[in-house]
Amino acid sequence: MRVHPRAHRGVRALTPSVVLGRAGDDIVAVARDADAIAEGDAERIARAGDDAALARWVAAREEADAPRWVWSDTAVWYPRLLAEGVRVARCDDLRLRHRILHHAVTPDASAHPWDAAPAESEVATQPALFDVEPTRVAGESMHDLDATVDEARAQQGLLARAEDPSRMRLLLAAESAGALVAAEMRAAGLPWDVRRHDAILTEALGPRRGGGLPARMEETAARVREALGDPRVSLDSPPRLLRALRNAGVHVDSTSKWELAEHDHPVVAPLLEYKSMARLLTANGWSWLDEWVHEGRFRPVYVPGGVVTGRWASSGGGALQIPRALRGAVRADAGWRIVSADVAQLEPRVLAGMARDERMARAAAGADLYEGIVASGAVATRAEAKIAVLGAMYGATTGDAGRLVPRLRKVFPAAMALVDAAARTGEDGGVVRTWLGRTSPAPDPAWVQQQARASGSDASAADETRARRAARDRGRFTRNFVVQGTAAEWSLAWLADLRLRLAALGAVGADRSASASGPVFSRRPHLAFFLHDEVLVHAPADLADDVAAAIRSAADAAGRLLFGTFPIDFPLDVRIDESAAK
DNA sequence: ATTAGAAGCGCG
DNA sequence: AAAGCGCGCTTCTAAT
Repeated sequence: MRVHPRAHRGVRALTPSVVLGRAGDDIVAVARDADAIAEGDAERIARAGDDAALARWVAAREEADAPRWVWSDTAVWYPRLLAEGVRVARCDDLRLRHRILHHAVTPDASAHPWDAAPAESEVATQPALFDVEPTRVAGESMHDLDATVDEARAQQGLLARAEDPSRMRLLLAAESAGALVAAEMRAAGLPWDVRRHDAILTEALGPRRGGGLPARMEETAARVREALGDPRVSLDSPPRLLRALRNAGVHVDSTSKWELAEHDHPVVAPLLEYKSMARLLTANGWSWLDEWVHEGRFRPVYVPGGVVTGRWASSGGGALQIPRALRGAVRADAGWRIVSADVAQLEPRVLAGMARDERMARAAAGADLYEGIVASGAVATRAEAKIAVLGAMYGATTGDAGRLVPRLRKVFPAAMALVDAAARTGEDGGVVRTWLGRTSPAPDPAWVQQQARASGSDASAADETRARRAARDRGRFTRNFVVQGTAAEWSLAWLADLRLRLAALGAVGADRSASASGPVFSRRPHLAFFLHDEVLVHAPADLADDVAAAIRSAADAAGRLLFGTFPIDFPLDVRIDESAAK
């Protein structure tokens, strides 16, 4: 038994559950203990649509015994509570749990109503959902109490059939906690300084002008056209730009920046500059600012579990792709601080933990795993170590990485055996699992058919080549899946633990209800941003040190939760500042 | 006229 | 250098 047992021992037995659901025009609740779901005693809470009444009832119950709230979809239920100033400690998000459980226990399962796409519903269908008027929108019945109770019961059965139910329980709890965090972060928002963003844009692109491009960008475009000897060519159309480049004697096969950078021609420098400006303007320019930042807050839609590996995705606002240059626009409110933290080399550390690779864990025992690998003698430089490690986890076969990975195989055989085995399983059409049991998707039927055709007696050489390439592609995916997915689990555990620690720090100071962070978070430290291996917490200045300590404690707890006493460090770079700029 | 896909680039 | 994984978004282009 490798999973540290303390994390959940006793908790579920002691924490009561309350199932929320809709019944006709009402929102109703039914109590549920750990092993049985009470029937026939549903309590009416509020008319559907009466969020204030719903929130009052939930708040009272939360105050009384802080039950685990069991509901269909956090993205549908929780924003309404947060808007009314009510936060909950724990929930079971049945939609997210369903996806994990079904794929884990019956990987080939066909579509099921609970496999519904993640709730864009938060914005799109939510008003309809709790309207008093009955709606006939497909899939909404999943929010009914009956359906919710049925699903909760079915999930108990699936959980019992999981390969390792205790680990699976941890994963499900972490996934649900992540859903709470996502809703809370959207409610609170990321403090964003519009004037600073504007200054960054003006600095990079030149002053904004009424009709056309910003001034400096226009000048740069003119220099590009000058160097191309083509005064009218569109720089934003790759095919036309490619033709112009070739006419000017730059023999490239694409207009991508890495290919351009290989050529020594007067057009290269201004063109690369133009591309970077164009990117900034179109992706995060003034119109992005107008659309996504209101009252000093950036509120992206996070999509927990949106990536097959368990990473979060985002929808709208490009939350997960904010360029580094703009991080200076993340700005704490007056009297507050941004506490930022990121994990150094999370994925290889997680790999060392999964594989119980003690030599790799030793190499990871400083702040910099790559230097540790150099010290192990596997490679000569830090740069080589990085290339080798990334190559090992991504399945590189050529170039420097292809050359360096075999050296890692000699020095860290256990870690390499784990990813190599995952790759073989994928190539053979199998599914792989993360440390806590998230299962990779089964190969799609076309892939299976392609492999079968290639091994038939009438297969052509081309069939075989194509099939082999597809098999290797899938092997690289499953190789990376176990590592990326387990890293996502570590991060979820970190977030979940941190969230509760921050709540325990409590509200501070005078009433700051004027804050744009909303009724729940205007007076207390709160998670404001999360990106795979990095968090930003917005905290009152006098709590910033406590928050930094909480972030570190939560990382330690996450490491123990996944890997128990195995000696693998997860060192953090923690900063307390008025902005998130590095 | 709308839409699906590719190119390109930002993030981890 | 951009090789090897996972994403989202904008723009342009080709297909419907």
